[in-house]
Amino acid sequence: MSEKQFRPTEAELEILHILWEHGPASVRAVNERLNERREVGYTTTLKMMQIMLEKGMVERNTDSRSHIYVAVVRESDTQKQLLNRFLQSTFRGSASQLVMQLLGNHKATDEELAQIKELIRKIETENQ
Amino acid sequence: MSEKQFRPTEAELEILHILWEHGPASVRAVNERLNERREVGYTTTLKMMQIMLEKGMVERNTDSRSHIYVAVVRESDTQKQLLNRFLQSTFRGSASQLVMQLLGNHKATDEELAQIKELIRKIETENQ
DNA sequence: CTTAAAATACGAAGTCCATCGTAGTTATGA
DNA sequence: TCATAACTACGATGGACTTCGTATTTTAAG
Repeated sequence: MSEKQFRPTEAELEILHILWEHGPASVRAVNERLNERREVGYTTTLKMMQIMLEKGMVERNTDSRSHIYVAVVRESDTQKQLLNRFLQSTFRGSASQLVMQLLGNHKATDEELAQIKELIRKIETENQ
Repeated sequence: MSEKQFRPTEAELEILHILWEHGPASVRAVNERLNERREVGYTTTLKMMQIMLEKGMVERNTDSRSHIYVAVVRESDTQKQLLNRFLQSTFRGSASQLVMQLLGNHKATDEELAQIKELIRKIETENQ
């Protein structure tokens, strides 16, 4: 299980990122975080989170007057889901082409490069 | 110049991939290619390509009755554009996290891994 | 020349997304 | 207690995307 087809939109992703990072939060709290990045009306955020509730991406606790929302989907699962799709549609499934494009454009710091090298080393030894 | 903000949709990308791979082509030809993957009506493909023309993603030669379309945007530019956005929205800009997710899920063949290693080596020597 | 096939042009519908306004409800503090 | 602030519910709108049907034009064959 857990192989559901969650496909959060960009606006939904923004909210999920906040919930993933800060844990359960009220609409007010999420809206304030959002507004650090861009202007969004309170009821817009509210509506978004209600829709996400319908879609099953989040759950909420309604004990107190201001409901507390929590992410149901996991960050890594969501990223995996979206990445697979992106890989297909934009790079026709070629992972190396994607990485080339990514690394070829100075998108990674030295530290990140080191991390990636380490990961490749692990995969290779693992494959022996 | 050439730093325009092209953001092809998934359907548009499918068509671009065909044009990139096979070069200039008629609507009929593109539609046939598309139908190898999924069922699409001819006029749907036609309309899509006309919209892409408006958006400036493609140009066409109308000398002959069946117009010949050609991609204007470059594959690598488009991929770069989409990748940057995807990296931001899904991985909050962390390139290494993206690569981890990608490689951590057996999405790369041994050959691809080798290519990536080689690329990293080049970047590193380049940075000396 | 006439007709049928093939192509283009274009409007329109349906869906999804993001946004917001308004109405109604609940708590609180003066 | 009662006015006000804070919150939820929900409808509606506008735009982008995708799809397709219909009308029109062009070509080619007989």
